[in-house]
Amino acid sequence: MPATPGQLPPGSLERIQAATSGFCLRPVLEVARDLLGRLLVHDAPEGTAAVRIVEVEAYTGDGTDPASHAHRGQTRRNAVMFGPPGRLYVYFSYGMHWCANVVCGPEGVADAVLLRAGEPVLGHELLAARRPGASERDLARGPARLASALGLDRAADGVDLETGPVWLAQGWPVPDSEVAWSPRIGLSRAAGLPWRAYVTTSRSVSPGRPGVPPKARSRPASS
DNA sequence: CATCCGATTTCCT
DNA sequence: GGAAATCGGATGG
Repeated sequence: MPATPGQLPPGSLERIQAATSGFCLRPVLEVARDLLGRLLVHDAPEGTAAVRIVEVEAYTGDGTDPASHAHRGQTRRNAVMFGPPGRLYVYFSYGMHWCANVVCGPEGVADAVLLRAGEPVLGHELLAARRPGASERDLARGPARLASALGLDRAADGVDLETGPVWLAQGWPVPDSEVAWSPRIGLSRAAGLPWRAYVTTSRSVSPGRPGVPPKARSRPASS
């Protein structure tokens, strides 16, 4: 896998104008699908690092998704979800982890896509420094690991992906033949909906939580 | 691979 | 006041 800008495919580091290009203003499952293969980049004071997104989960804010943070209305934590699309929603979880979402619904509609795993493609040393002891494969394998490796925390909550220091880049495509859908991970409610999309050929997809049978994988939404 | 448990915010009762 | 949380690291088999 490429490790410097020069080795990345041409144009892959071009910033996506997430909101004004319409990238986010579509059904959340489509946005989730199209985030696979994209790069999440963070221009931090220490340097620039990026991962290629290989696993995501969709959460709808239309009131029908009890697993969404927005399901019980707007709170201080989830306020960014209710704002304009194309922003990063970062929340604190389990007393020690941060997780990042892309807000993709129009203002007032709290659709979001949780970024669950990525492959390091740029700033490897920086990513590794933020995740001491982790193997290359584990640097961003899991939502909190991804956020940690990229240095995303409360300060990144609400960042505008079109203008801010955290942004999406074009990356390179994932063919449909390498995309699978499964139930979302770690949920107690709406646990069956197959709204987790991942790249079947990536070794950096998260293992999921214990007790979640890995069998339900690779079955599409319909049947 | 399975289980265990940390350590804290958020939101509900 | 307390349960649940979009989890991860450590440990033991």
